[in-house]
Amino acid sequence: MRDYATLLKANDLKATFQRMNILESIENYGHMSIDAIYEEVLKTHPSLSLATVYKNIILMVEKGVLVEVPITGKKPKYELVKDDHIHLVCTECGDVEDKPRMQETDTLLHTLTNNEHFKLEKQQINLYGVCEKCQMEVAS
Amino acid sequence: MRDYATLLKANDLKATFQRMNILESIENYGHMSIDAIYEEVLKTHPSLSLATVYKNIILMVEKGVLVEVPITGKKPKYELVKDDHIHLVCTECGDVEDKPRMQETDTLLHTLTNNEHFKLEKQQINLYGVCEKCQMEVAS
DNA sequence: CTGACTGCAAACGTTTTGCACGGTA
DNA sequence: TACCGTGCAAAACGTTTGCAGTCAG
Repeated sequence: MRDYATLLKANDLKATFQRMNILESIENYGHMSIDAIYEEVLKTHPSLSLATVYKNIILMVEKGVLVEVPITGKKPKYELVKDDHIHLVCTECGDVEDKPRMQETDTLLHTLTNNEHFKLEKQQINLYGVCEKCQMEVAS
Repeated sequence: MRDYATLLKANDLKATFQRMNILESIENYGHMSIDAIYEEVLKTHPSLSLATVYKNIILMVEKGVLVEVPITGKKPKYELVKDDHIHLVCTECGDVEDKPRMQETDTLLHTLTNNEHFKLEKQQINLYGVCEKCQMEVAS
């Protein structure tokens, strides 16, 4: 659990309870859709409006506090900004897990884009499959 | 240009003009959003309904003829199913370019997921940046 | 105290649906 | 001919907006 108030203020955003609760939920779950964030924060803050969640997610993405993680065939999820990593997306339960990025991969991708004269800004590696938990459930 | 009628029939889909035009547009442009497909096919088939485009895209994705390419902050695009490749997504013009996948990357990712007991089904590598064309336009 | 933020409700754009008609096989 | 597919219009849905009231700094 981080100091969300400081994180917000460092990005020119007021530290409201709504925003801190949103950030806390996202950090607890790792990756969340707008709906899931709304449902979760509603538990501790029953007057929360869905519009407020939308406005804040958009704002925090603009300010570089959050990143959108687009997922094939589903609504996007959001995560806190952190070091480059790989997403393991479970096609059964929808959960997303982070894995550290290997230096070799990084180097390969940079080499590729340099040859193409493509000014690389952001890498995104998503691996879709069935997570260990869901594999075991199918087996049982 | 491929034989779209055969491709459709091989996937239990009737070869209508709407579907063949949709596939031809996607192959010509590489990657297209629903709107762009609609606009394009409308030129040669003015009675086309947007609902028909939606129904067919969904159907062809289910049947494995097309794949959805999710893009951060934008509507998804669609492409014909083809060998694994990397997407270079231009953040200026929105264009998506395909690059062949290096065997080393593939091996690395497989090793990673095997160690995690993750049953890998699909890899997706998207690199965001500025394409050569847009870099030159900014310079001029 | 003041501007930024929230919650509400309405507006908006996109996607989906149901149905009668038309076209493929 | 039988069914699948299309086009239309309406419905459903997700997201955005405007505004009056509230709160953090």
